[in-house]
Amino acid sequence: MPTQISPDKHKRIIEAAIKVFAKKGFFNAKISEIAQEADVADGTIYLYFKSKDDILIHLFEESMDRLIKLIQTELAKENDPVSKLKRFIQLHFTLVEGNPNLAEVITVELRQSNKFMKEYDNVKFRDYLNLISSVIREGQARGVIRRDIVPAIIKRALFGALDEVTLPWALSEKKKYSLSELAEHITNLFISGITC
Amino acid sequence: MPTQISPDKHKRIIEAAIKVFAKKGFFNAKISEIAQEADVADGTIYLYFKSKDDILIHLFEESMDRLIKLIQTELAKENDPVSKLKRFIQLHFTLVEGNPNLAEVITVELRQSNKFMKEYDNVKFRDYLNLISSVIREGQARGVIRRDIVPAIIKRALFGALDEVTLPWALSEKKKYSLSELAEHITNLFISGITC
Amino acid sequence: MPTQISPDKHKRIIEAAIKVFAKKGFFNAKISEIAQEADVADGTIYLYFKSKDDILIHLFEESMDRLIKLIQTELAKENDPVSKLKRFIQLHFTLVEGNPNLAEVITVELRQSNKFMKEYDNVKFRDYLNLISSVIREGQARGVIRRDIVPAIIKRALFGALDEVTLPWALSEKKKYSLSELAEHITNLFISGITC
Amino acid sequence: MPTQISPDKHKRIIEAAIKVFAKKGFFNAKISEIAQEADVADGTIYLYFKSKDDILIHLFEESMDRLIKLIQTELAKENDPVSKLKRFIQLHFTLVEGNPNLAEVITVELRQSNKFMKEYDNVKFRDYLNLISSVIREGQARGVIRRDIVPAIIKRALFGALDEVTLPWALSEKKKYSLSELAEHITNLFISGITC
DNA sequence: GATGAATGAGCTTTCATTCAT
DNA sequence: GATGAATGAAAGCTCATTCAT
Repeated sequence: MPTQISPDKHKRIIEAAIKVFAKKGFFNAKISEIAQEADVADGTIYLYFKSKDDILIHLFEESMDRLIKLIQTELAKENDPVSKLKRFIQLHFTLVEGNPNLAEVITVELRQSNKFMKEYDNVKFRDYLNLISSVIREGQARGVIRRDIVPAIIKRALFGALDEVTLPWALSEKKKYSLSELAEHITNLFISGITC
Repeated sequence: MPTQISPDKHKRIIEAAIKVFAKKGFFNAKISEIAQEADVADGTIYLYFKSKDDILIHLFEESMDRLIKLIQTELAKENDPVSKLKRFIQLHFTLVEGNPNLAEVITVELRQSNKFMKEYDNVKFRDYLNLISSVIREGQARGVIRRDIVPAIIKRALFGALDEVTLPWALSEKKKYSLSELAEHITNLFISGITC
Repeated sequence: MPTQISPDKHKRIIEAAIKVFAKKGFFNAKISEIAQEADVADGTIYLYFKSKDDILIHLFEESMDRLIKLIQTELAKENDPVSKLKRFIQLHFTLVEGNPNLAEVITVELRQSNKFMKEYDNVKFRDYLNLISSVIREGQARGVIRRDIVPAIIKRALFGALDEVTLPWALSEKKKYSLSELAEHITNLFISGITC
Repeated sequence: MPTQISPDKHKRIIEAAIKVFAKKGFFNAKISEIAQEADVADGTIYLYFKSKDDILIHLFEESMDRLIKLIQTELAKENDPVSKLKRFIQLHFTLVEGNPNLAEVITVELRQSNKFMKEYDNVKFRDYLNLISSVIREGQARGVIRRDIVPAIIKRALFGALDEVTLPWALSEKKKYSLSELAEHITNLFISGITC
């Protein structure tokens, strides 16, 4: 029933939730706040989502789906695996920069709570990480990335580095610097690390 | 008020909290569960800590203090900045491996909640990160680490990589592999990245 | 407002309500369930009934009206007051047997809730009981029923006996025995009690 | 844990619940009303009872236990089965008269709700009814009660009669007549019915 | 110091009812 | 007349915190 009823309200609720979760954190966020932010009645939320948890899951899955598709499209434009990796890092920062609240929710809220890291099998996040390992494997096949690198480890290491570098930026009220500036820095480090 | 009363109970409560927070997550953990695990009455907890939040802060600060001191001692034994970095990575994994519950709490729970990343100025964590930047700066001064590396960025990148690589291990019920195995891998990547 | 609109829908809603109230109980029944069962929209119900309470009242009044008329017609065929009483008991069981859901609603749901036994003056139910007292009074006038019997008490005693004997049958999922079998038994008891 | 904590509060809550359930009905009764009536905090109720349902079950079971024991003691003083039956009827009315709220709750509220007549196996109520059938069986063995009477049916018939006669009295605000007056009347009816 | 029974504010969720279409 | 999406009041229950013993 959900999305059919009114795609608009579904979207408004998700967007309100991103804002409120980013500001208060999932557990401190109140349904009534989300409702107010989305300009709907409290009860309306339950026409679109089963529960508060469900909002978080949907917001995560839908956002990740979009991001993954966007990145896939962009990476397809690059030929060289190393260029793909550079592009990936660049895109990650650009996306975080363009959606700071979403970035904060995904980074901060989703990590918490056994609900989402233990019980909830986080397929979308694995897909995101696998964008990295695919490129690395491709690079290894072509001989441009060191063979002794284990993609399954390095995908997490890279994501962790990006994520942690991103965190203080996402949490700061006033963004003092642009994330994109950091991209080259991290890129250099990683490319050197895995190629030389 | 705190430690003077009974160092024993203070410690028992912190340790119980680590266990319970790791298992249930901070927000789903109940004071009464911690009390039971620590074998004290619910009210007793409030003789040692101001609030539930306060337990998390103390558990974090005390743990980090111990870890930082331990690492400082160990790093002092190394002369070469690059060896220090290798040792740091090694130690980080060893510590996580030896305290999986604590690692999970610090990694997962502390990141969440504006309570602890926005309002609470996380000095200890900065100190931990600065262990890394100090070594890097030392390396740059001695000319063994590239000058174009910005320590303030790289400290987060390295920590993020270690943390994220650590996460699936900390969350898995059965530890299928040893974290130490990963140390060399990450070390190679980083040392190459920042030296070559 | 009511019946004029569409006798069909009015009836379908009442019948759906009987089914749902019997299954879930008045308070646990949802308007949306009744609507679904009646194959109308939720809002449509409010074109035919003022409120959820109103449905129960109407279902009761209309059903009782029908039952009372039916019984009156049947009793008119008997001459002897004692035969009338026998016939009444027989009919009561037959009616319950033929409308188990309705019987359950009337027996179980209507008794509850001050709404219906205190504020709501239950004329129809009194009419039903008075079918009994009329016959008894007639019997007393003709000298076939003991004069020391107080009809106003005995009408309730008889109804209570019938109702309570009926209850386990109405509540059982699988009807293991036929109610009619019980009719003779209760009849014997009562007739002896009030005549000898 | 329940009763041990404070028998006093357990009792106060039960008594408050009897009052509030009688006045508003189970479903319309609010926990906060019961709490107020019992002069405890809302949360305190949950130290003594698992849920609102649990209060009703306990109030029923504890009350019935007391009533059953009391009646058993009294019946033991009578020798003749017929006298026992007379005494039972008398006692039933006396008990209802002495506890009108409790009577109303048991009579009105407990009958409702699948919770309590379908899922909840009402052992205590069966025990109460079996007080009647035991006496009848005893009377049949001694030859003072008709052999063709089926105790399992008559126990319900008698209870139903008592219950229904009782209902208008229990529901009336001002008690215009004494229930005890009715005892003899019903007794006569039944004794004649089952003996002659 | 220690206890744990008591408190009561607070929040998610439900659902009868409404009303724009 | 009919619809069903939207509403928002209402209430059961939880649990951090307190305080009399």
